[in-house]
Amino acid sequence: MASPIYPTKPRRLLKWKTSSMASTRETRTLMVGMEQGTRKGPWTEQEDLQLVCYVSLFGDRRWDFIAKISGLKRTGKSCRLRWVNYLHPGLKHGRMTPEEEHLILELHSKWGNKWSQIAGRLPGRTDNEIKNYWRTHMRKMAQERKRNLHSFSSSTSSTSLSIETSTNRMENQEEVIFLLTMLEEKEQEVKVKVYPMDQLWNEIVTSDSNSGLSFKQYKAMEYSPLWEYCVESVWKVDDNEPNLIPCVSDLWSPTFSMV
DNA sequence: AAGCGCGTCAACCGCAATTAG
DNA sequence: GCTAATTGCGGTTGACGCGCT
Repeated sequence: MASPIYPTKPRRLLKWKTSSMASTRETRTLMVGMEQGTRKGPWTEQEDLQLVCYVSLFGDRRWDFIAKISGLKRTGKSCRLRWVNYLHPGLKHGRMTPEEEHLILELHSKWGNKWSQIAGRLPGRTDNEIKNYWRTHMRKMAQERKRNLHSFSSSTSSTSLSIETSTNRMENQEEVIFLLTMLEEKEQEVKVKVYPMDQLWNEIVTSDSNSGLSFKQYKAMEYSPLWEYCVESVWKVDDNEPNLIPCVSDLWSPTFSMV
């Protein structure tokens, strides 16, 4: 266990999502399982905070246990996914760097759709992220290639069948070499913006200067004991549902046995 | 301004593998 | 060793933003 104490990033400040999006999406699609009362759909900041706190306490292994004792109406599976793909400290967010893009292509040519294995070679990237990247970007490149081949074939009267066959298969080495070449060309055109965590935090601090938290407080949150942060901002948030979120002291009562 | 299509990405699902009892 | 529960993985879906018409 023992991920460092790490407050959840305010979602509204992340580059690729806006608060309006998150909230409307949530209200639209948030579903509650009829049988066990489990929640589905997008996670709220409140849920994120709760999950971070409980993972900090009990580690990131026993997800079913965490799901139960946290009061989150989520399955263990859902909690794990949220942690692994979004909340885990050290995750990089934002665009892939050219180096990462190269690595993904190379490793995929070697291992195929072994996303978790590939993710293991890209620190800070998740299998889900890589999978999404591959699907979207490679599809795009395949389309470009299709276009290129099509224009070539129309001038040389090649059959469309061979085009379809070649564009539908991404596994062979030639394909990867082609994609790598295209990548290199693209790198010349586009200056890729990378979002390391430090920069994210800086953005959070500067753009959230009206939130009441000073820069010092934000930085302190990175290193301060979990309890101070949780007790202040998490545990007593929902007055309407006092049973949903247990008191911190409850965690140490005999009801909950330590792992 | 409105509608449409596409790209992105978070989250779900089903199945396989692993672990606990 | 067996069974049930849990975790991990890969495929897929669907909501939303954005650019184009």
